[in-house]
Amino acid sequence: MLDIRLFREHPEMVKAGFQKMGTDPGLVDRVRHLDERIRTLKLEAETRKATLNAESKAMGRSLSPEERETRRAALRALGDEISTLDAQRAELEKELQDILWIVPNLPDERVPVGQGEESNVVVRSFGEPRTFEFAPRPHWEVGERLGILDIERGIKISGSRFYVLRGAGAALQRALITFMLDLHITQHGYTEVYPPFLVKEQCLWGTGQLPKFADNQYHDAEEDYWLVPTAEVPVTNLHRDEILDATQLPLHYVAYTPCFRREKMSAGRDVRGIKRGHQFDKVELVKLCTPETSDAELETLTHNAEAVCRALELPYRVVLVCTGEKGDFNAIQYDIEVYAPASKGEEGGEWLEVSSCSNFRDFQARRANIRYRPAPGAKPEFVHTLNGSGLALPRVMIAILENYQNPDGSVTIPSVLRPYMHNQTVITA
RNA sequence: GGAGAGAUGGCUGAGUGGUCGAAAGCGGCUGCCUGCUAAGCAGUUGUAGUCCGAUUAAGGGCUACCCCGGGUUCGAAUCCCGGUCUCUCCGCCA
Repeated sequence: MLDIRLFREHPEMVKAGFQKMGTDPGLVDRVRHLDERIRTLKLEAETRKATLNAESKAMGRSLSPEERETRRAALRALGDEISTLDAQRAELEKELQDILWIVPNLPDERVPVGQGEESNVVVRSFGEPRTFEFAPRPHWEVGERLGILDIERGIKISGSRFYVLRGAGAALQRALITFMLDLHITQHGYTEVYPPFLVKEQCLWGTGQLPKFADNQYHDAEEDYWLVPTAEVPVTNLHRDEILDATQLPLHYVAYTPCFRREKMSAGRDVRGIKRGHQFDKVELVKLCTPETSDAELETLTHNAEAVCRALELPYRVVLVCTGEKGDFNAIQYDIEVYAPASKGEEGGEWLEVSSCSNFRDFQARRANIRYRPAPGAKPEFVHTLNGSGLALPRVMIAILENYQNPDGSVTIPSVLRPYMHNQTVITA
């Protein structure tokens, strides 16, 4: 959520930001008009309330009974007037709030402006896509041949976009999760968090999934629980409605959770293999910090996520995502993409997004009401929030199965994972 | 699932229709005292919005907030209705 004061004081700046994000700049004028009307109505009501309160108080003292009766009628009329004004205001406030909930964040100046992928900027890369002396197989073939990935049975028991890992496949994923957690905890100084996977609706408003992306969320109507679409939701909301002490910041959290997404928007896309499922695992990095440090925190967060790719020796690149492709609510977003040489089957390889590292500045903090006190006694300010995957499991699995495959169909286990897999070095059928 | 209790300021805890934004204590802050610390004494101490003030001061006025949302009333922390959450006991259960 943007500060309403930005609309009042810097409308042109907000319009320019909306323009870049493909949002109707006319909304700015609409917001300003609503805001002004609301303020006027509020002032009018408050003036009347002041009178009503004073008169009511006087009534408690003066005891002349018949005068009471006449005054009562007058005050009742005044009360009705106030109710009318308040009702009008409530209606406009709702309209205003509905707009503020969905309006995008203002993009950082560094974010390239553009519609699609071609406007993204590769800021750095690591490793070279491997050259194969044989035709690399896509991961679903590699996995099925080794008996570690069972897509057919996933579909049987749960439907499309579900799969089963077995044996070394399940072990490999578990090893990755533990390895990533250990790396971020011991090397990068994050605190491990194990949050609930079911949350209240309010949490999804706090981080921005609601109301705009309600379509993508799983929801248990009976108990009114929502399945987390990412650990970002429960972990960022840990400090909802809190005022943190400046000395507590920055907070660096790492959490492993499954993620649940309905993927209605991408119906029919990426249905092959395990690239996009309704349920997937993820290790997520979340930071809360002061405004002064959030830019630097994004850089380290991104590097921390990249460190996983480096350790696994997977070729990757870091992309500064353009206005048209980035999330609406962050100010700036880096994607980390690993190369999967056979992920598109006959068509060859592709860069797979394994992490989006974003700085939301105070946008989520304002929604979730997460503040901090810059100094003892000072007024609370909103914190800045950041997050990024470190990393998403299925796509890392894809990259490993495809990059580490051998001509005989076996898959070499990346050396950093071997201690987590009883020193196994290769997965064979 | 059954039965009951409760939700008040940073904390503990009074308050059952008017002068209650809210007693008291604790904590915090300021001053005095003290070689320092503690103790003691005095004062002070919620948040947000808005208006006045010199456009971002001191200061002052007003409005809202005693879990949330409605209602009754001239007037609600207090009465009524709905909801949420917490706790206790019983049952069931990984």
